[in-house]
Amino acid sequence: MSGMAKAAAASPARSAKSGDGAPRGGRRADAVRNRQHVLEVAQKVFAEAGLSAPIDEIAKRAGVGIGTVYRHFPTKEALFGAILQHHMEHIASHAEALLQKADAGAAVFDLLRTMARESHQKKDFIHALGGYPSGEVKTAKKRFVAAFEALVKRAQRARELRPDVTAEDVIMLSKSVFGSAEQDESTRERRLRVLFDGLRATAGAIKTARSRTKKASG
Amino acid sequence: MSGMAKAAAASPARSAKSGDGAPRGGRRADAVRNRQHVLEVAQKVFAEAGLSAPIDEIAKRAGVGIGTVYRHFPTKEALFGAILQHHMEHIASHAEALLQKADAGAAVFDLLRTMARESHQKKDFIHALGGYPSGEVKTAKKRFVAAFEALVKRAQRARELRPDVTAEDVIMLSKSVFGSAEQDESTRERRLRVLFDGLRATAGAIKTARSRTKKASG
DNA sequence: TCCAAATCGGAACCTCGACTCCGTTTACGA
DNA sequence: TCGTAAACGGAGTCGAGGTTCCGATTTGGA
Repeated sequence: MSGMAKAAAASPARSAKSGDGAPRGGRRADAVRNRQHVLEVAQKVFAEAGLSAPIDEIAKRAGVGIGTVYRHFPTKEALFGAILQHHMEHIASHAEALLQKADAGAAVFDLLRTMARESHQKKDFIHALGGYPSGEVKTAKKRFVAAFEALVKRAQRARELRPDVTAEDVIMLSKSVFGSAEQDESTRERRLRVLFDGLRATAGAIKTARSRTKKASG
Repeated sequence: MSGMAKAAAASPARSAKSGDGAPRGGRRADAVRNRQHVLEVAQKVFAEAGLSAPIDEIAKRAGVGIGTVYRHFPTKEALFGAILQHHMEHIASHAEALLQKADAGAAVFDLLRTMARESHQKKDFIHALGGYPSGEVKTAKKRFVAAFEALVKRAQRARELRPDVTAEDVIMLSKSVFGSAEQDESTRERRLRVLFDGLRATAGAIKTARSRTKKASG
């Protein structure tokens, strides 16, 4: 684990003409191209078949040999981790941007809706949100968690999100709307609506709803 | 698949002295005992380690040879299926019983709460609710689905459950509170509360909540 | 153009876990 | 007590998929 990161920065390089910001030492042009291509194909394959997709499949669809995949990513986990990290950073940035948005409640719900839409059909990525304490991914995850918690706290201060839930509760509860491949737009929206209504419920709204079914509960 | 069922009814039996209702042909006493024991241990092992638990592990913990496990259950899937079927029938009965309960809303929520409590730490069983179109399990599943849908419809007629959700929505949304191993009593309750509030939300309650964050959505 | 280092490709290797086979042991009716 | 069919145990088979290795190929500077 974390080996992938090493691979991206290793090799003393012939002339160390790094230049910009992209992670490429004195790598040969074809190697850089291949790495990127493998990453893209792997992303697609994992999204469709989940983490259990065989490496051979990825190599074949990327038009390279298995060896090439392994030279760029020491283990399957590293490859998956690189992709996961990418997703995580993407969503973390999104979350951070939403912190600028004025409407605190809408910000949280927008983020959840986006995640639901994007994670749709990205098998296992959501499940991987838990676990994965490895290097790069860990860092990206921390960034996301920090931003998300800020969003949640802010929405709670604004009284647009019930005060008795934690950021983790929100993520966990949303998971059910994330995965689940074959769910169309309307189904997803319907479920998000239920979830949001539950998350929005304020003391008043709750009491109102409760009184309607008082004798209930247990 | 469905092979397990066959195994339970196979072998012409020496004297066919079935008698009561238990599925045992003219089986030898030790065989009956072993089958039951394997089933119990397997249940425990699968609950802890999920479907990926190796058969060897089950055999070892049951104190029998691998061959014994396979004689009773032709495939791993059949073994898992037998257990799943058992769970499914159990919960189906529970659901059916709740149909007698006067309070329609409480009935649904009680069932969900029970499922959340019981499925706690039973890895993969919930996930297996989807899929699994094989024989015996299929039948048990249908029974559960029928009862559950009746419960949902009834609660909606009683206006204790929002009218715009399907039975599947309810199950899917609940899944997030089901799995997730290390969640203590209070965490589970908290999440159920959010979920129930969302499911309970009536047109009025929803509108009320919405107006509070109108400019939101997107 | 030429050459060495960097890459590549993919056969071969290994591990793991489901499932099979068969010699040995056990239950139980005669 | 005996004999035999039923059960048992677990070594061995088989396939899948991750990872390694190394000869062939390609890139890029001299």
